[in-house]
Amino acid sequence: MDIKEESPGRTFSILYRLGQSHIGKELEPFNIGAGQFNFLADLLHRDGISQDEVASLARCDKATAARAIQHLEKHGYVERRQSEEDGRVKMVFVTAKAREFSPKLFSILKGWTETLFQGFSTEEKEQLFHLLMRCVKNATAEKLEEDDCA
Amino acid sequence: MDIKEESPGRTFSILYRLGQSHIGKELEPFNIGAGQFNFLADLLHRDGISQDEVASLARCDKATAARAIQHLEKHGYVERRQSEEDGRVKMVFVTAKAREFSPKLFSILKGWTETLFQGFSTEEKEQLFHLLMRCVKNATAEKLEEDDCA
DNA sequence: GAAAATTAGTTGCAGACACAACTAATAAGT
DNA sequence: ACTTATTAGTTGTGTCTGCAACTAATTTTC
Repeated sequence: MDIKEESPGRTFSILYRLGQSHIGKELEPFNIGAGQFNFLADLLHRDGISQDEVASLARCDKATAARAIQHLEKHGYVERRQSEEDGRVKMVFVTAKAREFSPKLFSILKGWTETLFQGFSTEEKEQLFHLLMRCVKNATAEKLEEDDCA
Repeated sequence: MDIKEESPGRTFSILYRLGQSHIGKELEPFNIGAGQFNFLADLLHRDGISQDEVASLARCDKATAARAIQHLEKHGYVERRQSEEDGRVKMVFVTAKAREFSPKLFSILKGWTETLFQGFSTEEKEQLFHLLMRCVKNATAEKLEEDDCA
């Protein structure tokens, strides 16, 4: 593949799809699908946030977040409680089951990261990381702009 | 977002989905969906390849490639011809319509790239690019390994 | 304080995708 | 050569996702 024909968006597509497929297979025995693990990882870091905050963290539609959380709840990884201050809000909490599973989850995620980073120096890993986060920032800003115009 | 909670896979997910949404909207007037533009871009660079080669380039399932190409054919962007040497193979060719549309397509793709790269120096862009391509290489190798074991 | 606007969450729907099972054509093994 | 294995492509199915329309609760406006 000539670099002239490549675009970052194309690589994101490839890397996202291969990652979804790979991680999805590893998590299948635990009733966690490719569309849910990122949400569970987020919630393990930020327990007790609202569904809207989950969607916002994941930069996804609130419907997508709602369904992923519903799935995680169905399989005992999270619980939802109505907020008492605001009757619209549902707070999402991870369960003991989720906490027990946490090491396994992050080890699987780390395994994929290590696959991607094979042959990378520590500096290269950090560089890529920071550049990607700046891309996320740029893309998020663009999306917010678009949504406001609508 | 603390960097400790971030993973490259997570950023790929975000960047892929935001890109699909953004580019998909821009291409809607032209009857090209978010699931097709990468294939068309590939074909504009590599005319006359087989569907399997398309799938291989895109690192996607052959069924996905088949349906995307079918869509592009339906809307006049590509044509398929049975190979004469091998009766199984269908060669995919871009049409005059696709060639005429090509500048518009690449300008839209470039626009998204520029959004992502806002505030990046030339060196940073190239660095990210090369690191991403190495990730693609690593991920592709891993997938081939998995598939061979199966 | 009542009407209007905003916000959190749900549901319906359509597109994008992978995997599996299938057909037809070619290649390999004996 | 004939049987078996591989390969290119198609079709069926289930999951992931975003968008739009909706409900219910809260906030803003007048």
